[in-house]
Formats: sequence, structure tokens, C-alpha cells
Amino acid sequence: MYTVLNHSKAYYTMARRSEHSQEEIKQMVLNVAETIVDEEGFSELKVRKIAMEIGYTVGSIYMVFENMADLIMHVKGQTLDDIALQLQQQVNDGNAEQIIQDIATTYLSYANENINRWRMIFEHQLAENELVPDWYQRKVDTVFALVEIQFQQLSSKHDEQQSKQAARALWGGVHGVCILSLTGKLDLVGVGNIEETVVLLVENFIKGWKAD
Amino acid sequence: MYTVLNHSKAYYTMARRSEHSQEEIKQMVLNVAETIVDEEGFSELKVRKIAMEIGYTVGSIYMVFENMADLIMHVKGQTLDDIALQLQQQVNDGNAEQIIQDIATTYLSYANENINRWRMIFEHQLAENELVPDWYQRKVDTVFALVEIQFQQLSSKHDEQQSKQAARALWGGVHGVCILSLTGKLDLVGVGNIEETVVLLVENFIKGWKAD
DNA sequence: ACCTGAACACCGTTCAAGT
DNA sequence: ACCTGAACACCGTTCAAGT
Repeated sequence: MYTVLNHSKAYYTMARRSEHSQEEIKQMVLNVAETIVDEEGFSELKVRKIAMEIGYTVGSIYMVFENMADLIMHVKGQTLDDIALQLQQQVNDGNAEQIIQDIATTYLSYANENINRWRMIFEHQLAENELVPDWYQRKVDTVFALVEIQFQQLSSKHDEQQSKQAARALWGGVHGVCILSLTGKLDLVGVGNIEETVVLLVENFIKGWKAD
Repeated sequence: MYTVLNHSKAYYTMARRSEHSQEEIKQMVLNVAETIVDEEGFSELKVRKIAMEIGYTVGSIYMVFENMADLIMHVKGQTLDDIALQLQQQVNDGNAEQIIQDIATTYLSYANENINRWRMIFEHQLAENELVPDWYQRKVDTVFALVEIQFQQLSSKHDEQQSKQAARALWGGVHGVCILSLTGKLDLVGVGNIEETVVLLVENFIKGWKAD
């Protein structure tokens, strides 16, 4: 069998890709993944779709991410960073109660405007055996810390421990109203809009918290 | 070609199944589906597994349910009924504030003890085009109504509209603390247990609500 | 070393064929 | 009429083979 493999360096004829570094490919993947989630929803996020969109094949995705779960966690991480950034901008040297209100309504706005990416954070559940990576948990903590700091400046009657618990109670609460509203489980038609409800929750909780 | 198909009534040799009515099969499916979710989690719920477990084949599932999404909605419906039943038992002729506290902690207990079935309600998201069936929405409303009724008896300073909004704000809040805690997003270690946090939220919100 | 793409196991869903 | 089970389209994942 005689074949035409007589060129000394085969890779001259068809260049190995190498047009992008691993890091570049990783970023391309994360970018198109985010776009797919935003435009089509989390359930439409597929390896083959991502691969096609970045101009590589499925195998390449597995060069830069362990698997789909790993990829998803990184998309979620990007969203958490984004949320932290938005909330941070509400923090100024004004009074704590107003800042907490601003953080809460900003969170609601973010969820509302980036509904698919925000829902993805809570809809996706990692497998039974897997545990949340450290770098991801740290991002979660960063978001919570923003509210905790404000709570500690709110009342001198409570110690740090109690402030922390109150912050988490209220923050869980705000999140709950957002999730029930935005996923249609809390029908707020006729009972004021969602923002009003969030404000009501924050206002009354803080009023109760500061009272005797 | 001569074959041995010379018995007049073939279905005598292998009886058509018909051991169960459609309604019985439907119940069998829902029962094993619930068990699978409880024991292995929502992500392990598969048609083939259900079929094997009830002693029929995949095709039979599609005789009694439109598709997997329909089946899932019915499992979720069962859970909502179950939750409503549990919460209903907390309602007595005592004072409204205590009843709301009892409802909240009972909800937390239920979520904690039936974690997989409870998480399924919120993790599962129906497709973009699909909308929540009427019979399902009614079950959701039944659960909310329990809290709303208590809120209307709590304060004479607010009208029905305001009470409704307050009930939904707090209920969203309680749910939020539950979901963030039970899915590990709210690290409550060192800040008291979850129940304490739920009680704190309810207590302070109601205190603020009843104040001027 | 980087990347491909066929192959695999495993999904939900359908439907012609059996009794 | 009830039920089967092969077939299909579509997933995520792997890995021998190409350059």
C-alpha cells in the first residue's frame, strides 16, 4: 500500500489548532455558556452547543473542565461575583438600615434582570457525593458578609453572634420572597409588587429587631 | 411456512395483563416514584426505574401519564397535599402569633425530614412554554392560605390586602431560610441552629408588624 | 501536545406488533 | 384494549487516532 504521506512534517499541512491558550478557551466556554443560559435557560446548556459556539469539538471542553458539573459551578461562580459587585455598590457611609434596604432591592433587581442565571444558582444541585468546592463557598460567604457587616452597625443591644444570625435570617427571607415571586409560586398580583413586599419584610424585621 | 399458531384464542395462553386498572397503575407509579425520590433523590427518578419497580414496561407509564413532566407534577402535588395536612394540624383556637410560629417550625421540620421530596418541589422547573396546571396552583394556594388567615387575625390596624402581603412576605422569608439552610448555602454552624433562626425571623417580623 | 470525532452508556419518548 | 420492547433522538463522557 502506497500512500501520499511523504511530507516530512505533517503538521505543516494542517496546523494544530493552538490558536487559543487553555485559559483563553476556558474563558470562551464560560462566556458562551453564560449567554446560552441567559438567552435559552439553564436546561438548554449542553456541551455540544457550547463546543459548536466556540468553534471547537466536545473533547476540547474536557481539556479545560473536569466535566459538565465543574463547568456549571464556574458559571455559577461568575454570577456570584457579579452579584457581590452589584451589592457592594450599595454600601456607603449612610445609615445601616437604608443600606440593607438598598442591598435587598438591588438583589431583587439583579434576580429579576438576570433571571435565568440567577435561577441556575439554585436549580442546579450537585450530586449526592460531590461537595461544594472551597473557592465557590468563599464566593457565597462574600455575598452574605455584606449584609452581616451592616447588621452589626444596626444595634448595640446585640452581640456579634446575634447580629450574624439576624443578618442570615433576614437575608434568607429576602431570598425566599425573591425565589417564590420570580418562579411564580408567590402570586403577588393584587397584593402590591414584589419590591414592595421585600421592603415590607426588611422594614418590619428591622423594626422588631431594634425594639426591646 | 407452517407455524404452530393453531390455537384459536391466543390470549388464553398468555393472558393480557389487566391485573390492575389504569387508576391502580397510576397510584403504583406515584408511590414508587415518591420512594425513589426519598431514597435516592430527584435526579435518580427515571421512567425505566419506575417501570421495573412496578413490574410493567416503559410504555405503560405513558398510558397513565402524558410524559415525565406530568408524572413529576403529580409527585410534587402529593407532597404539597402532605405539607398542607401537616401545617393544618398546627391550627387551633390559640393566639395567631403562636400558630404562625408553629406553622413555620412545622414547615421546617417537614422540609428537614423529607428533604428530597421537598427540594424536588423547587428544583424541578417546567419548560419555558409549559404553564403550571390549575389543579397544582390550587394546592400551592391552599398552603399559603393557612398563613394568610392567621395574619388577618393578628392585627386590626391593617386591612385584608396588607395582611395578605405581610403573610406572603413572611412566608417567603421562612421558606428562604429553610432553603438556604437545608441546601447548605446558609452556614448556620456557630450562629445557632436553623429552627432558632426561623423563630427569630418570625418573631421580629411580627413584632415590627404589630408596632406603630 | 493539542484536538478530533466516533463510540459508548444512558436518558425520555414513540409506536408497530403481539396477545 | 392493554401492554410490550425495539427503535429513535439526544444527552454527557471517553479515548484511540490524527496532525
